Amino acid sequence: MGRPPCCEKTGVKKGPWTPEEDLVLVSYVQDHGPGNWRAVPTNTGLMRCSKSCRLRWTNYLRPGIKRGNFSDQEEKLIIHLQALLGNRWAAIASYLPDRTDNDIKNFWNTHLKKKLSRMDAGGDGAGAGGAVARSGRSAAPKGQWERRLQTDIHTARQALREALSLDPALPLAKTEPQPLPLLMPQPAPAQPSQAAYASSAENIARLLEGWMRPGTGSAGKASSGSRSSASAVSGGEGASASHSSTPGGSTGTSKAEDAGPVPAFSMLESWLLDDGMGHGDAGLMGVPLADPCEFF
DNA sequence: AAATTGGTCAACCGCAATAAA
DNA sequence: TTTTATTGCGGTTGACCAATT
Repeated sequence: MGRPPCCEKTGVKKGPWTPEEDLVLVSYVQDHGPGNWRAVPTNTGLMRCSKSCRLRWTNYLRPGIKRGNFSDQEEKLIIHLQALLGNRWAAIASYLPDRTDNDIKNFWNTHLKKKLSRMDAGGDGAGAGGAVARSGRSAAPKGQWERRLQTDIHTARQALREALSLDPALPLAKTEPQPLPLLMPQPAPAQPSQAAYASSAENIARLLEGWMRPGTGSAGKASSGSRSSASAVSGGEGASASHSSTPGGSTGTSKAEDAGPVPAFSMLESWLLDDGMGHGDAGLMGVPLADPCEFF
């Protein structure tokens, strides 16, 4: 049958958002909460498709978003999470509060990929790089599937172990597992260029601060609705958990919304740090791998 | 000073998953 | 159980800006 694209209707505007449109969207979300994006264009008069509205909100207007200037810790974390999870940006973003998956994806594509390939060229791409390179999908003969799985998991495990232990700034993991996001005091990002419009967005975000009831919730308010609650705003700390789904990955994972990023990562860490290494089977049980094939 | 090149990032597109009817 | 509607995700594109020639 084939469902028509959401934006097939005539008169749907595309391209960059104007500050006016942003304001309209923000004030609508302010009144109604995020979610039910379908209704946004009709109720606001915005000539944008619902998808575009949602994207604009989650990637740009949502309060608490940090932009640009990835710290070293963030960088390392992304590299290693990418080695572990593959290109599941939403899952990776769930470990980086205030970062959007789009932002991380862009950062990966523009900076890290090159950086890693440079490292690869200059020698053996230590750890993550290698894992990343290998994580490209290639049709491996069935017989090798298991072996490669174990190899890659081992590599990823080492990579993440390094990431967790290397960084002095990250007091984590060695002793007690903690949710990563809390471990990373984020330096305030200076906005070099692009600041002009970004700052206007920040202003918009500030407008929302009053709306973001501390503690309660936006989460609570957003909880109306079924899946919309997942994307519900969240602002502030909750923000990260909001736009991205579960760390389990975008697809394949049953919506384990109850298990937020934090527990998932704790599980990951305990798996990682578990000394029963090398006995893949047992270890694998706890691995948040939605689909082992993702490692190939 | 103008033209070209390369980098960055916001936004779009298509597909998949899931909920609702 | 099947169909339809909606949302979420990842890949990709294209516009903009800065650096270089």
